[in-house]
Amino acid sequence: MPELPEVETIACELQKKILGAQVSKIQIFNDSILSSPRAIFETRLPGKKIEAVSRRGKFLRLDIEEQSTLWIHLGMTGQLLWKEAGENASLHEHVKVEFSGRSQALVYRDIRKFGEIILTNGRPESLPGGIGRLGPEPWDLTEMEFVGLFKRRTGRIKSLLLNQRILAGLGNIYADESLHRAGIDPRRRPHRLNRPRLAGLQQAICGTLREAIRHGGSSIDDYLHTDGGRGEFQNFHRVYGREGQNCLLCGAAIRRIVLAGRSSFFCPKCQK
DNA sequence: TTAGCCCTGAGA
DNA sequence: TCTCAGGGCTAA
Repeated sequence: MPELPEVETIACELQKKILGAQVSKIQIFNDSILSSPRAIFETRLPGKKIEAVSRRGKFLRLDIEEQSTLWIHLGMTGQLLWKEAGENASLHEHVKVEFSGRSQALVYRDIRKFGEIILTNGRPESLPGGIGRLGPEPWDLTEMEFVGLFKRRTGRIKSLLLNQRILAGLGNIYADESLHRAGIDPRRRPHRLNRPRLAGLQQAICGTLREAIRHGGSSIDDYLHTDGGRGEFQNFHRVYGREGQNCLLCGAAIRRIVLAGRSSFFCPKCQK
């Protein structure tokens, strides 16, 4: 499931491949993942160059010539893959973008169709809420700002970390991994945590995300690099998906509970 | 704050 | 055949 490190990895790969490339053709096989009518994509993209590739939270951002921006959210199972342009679309492939002078096309594939492809016109007020209301990236905050973001919140820390309006980029895996590294129980309420512990959480989040990016993200079920390769960070997970196994720090059995409708994995001994 | 919805495949 | 996984949103 693509969270910040997975999207960052894809953005880096795409930067090498399509920066400056000109879209020659877009084929849409399934409208349901588009934010606006397909005709808008079909008329506004062909002939335009990709001017920048970046990431914001879990969104991939492609800046297109003449002030359009294409935002891609991979949802749970979204993939961006390179395929030969002439190849027929196979199951779950919803969009194919071809580029001038390139034999390979960029294909958006998404089994569960939780992802979304959004085209905006570059004006900030045109951003849909999901993007416009994103919170800051974890490393763009000073320690004081990070602490200020959480110190008055009374909800459970795990649920708050998943809220993209507070902090952008964390999903279920990296929220659990960061809380373990910070030694904080996912059920804790941040207004009862002192400043050093909250500051430690920011360090843990940034450290976890950077380490995951170095390993090309986590491939659990469906996440793949654009060349089809897998990320490696799943081999370094300390708690996620490890219910009943020993904590790598203290040996206690990892527990699984449900918070905000999501599985939460934690070590009952290391995380207080 | 929680349950439900969207969706599909995997596993029981 | 049923249940579960979950990102982001909505409704109660």
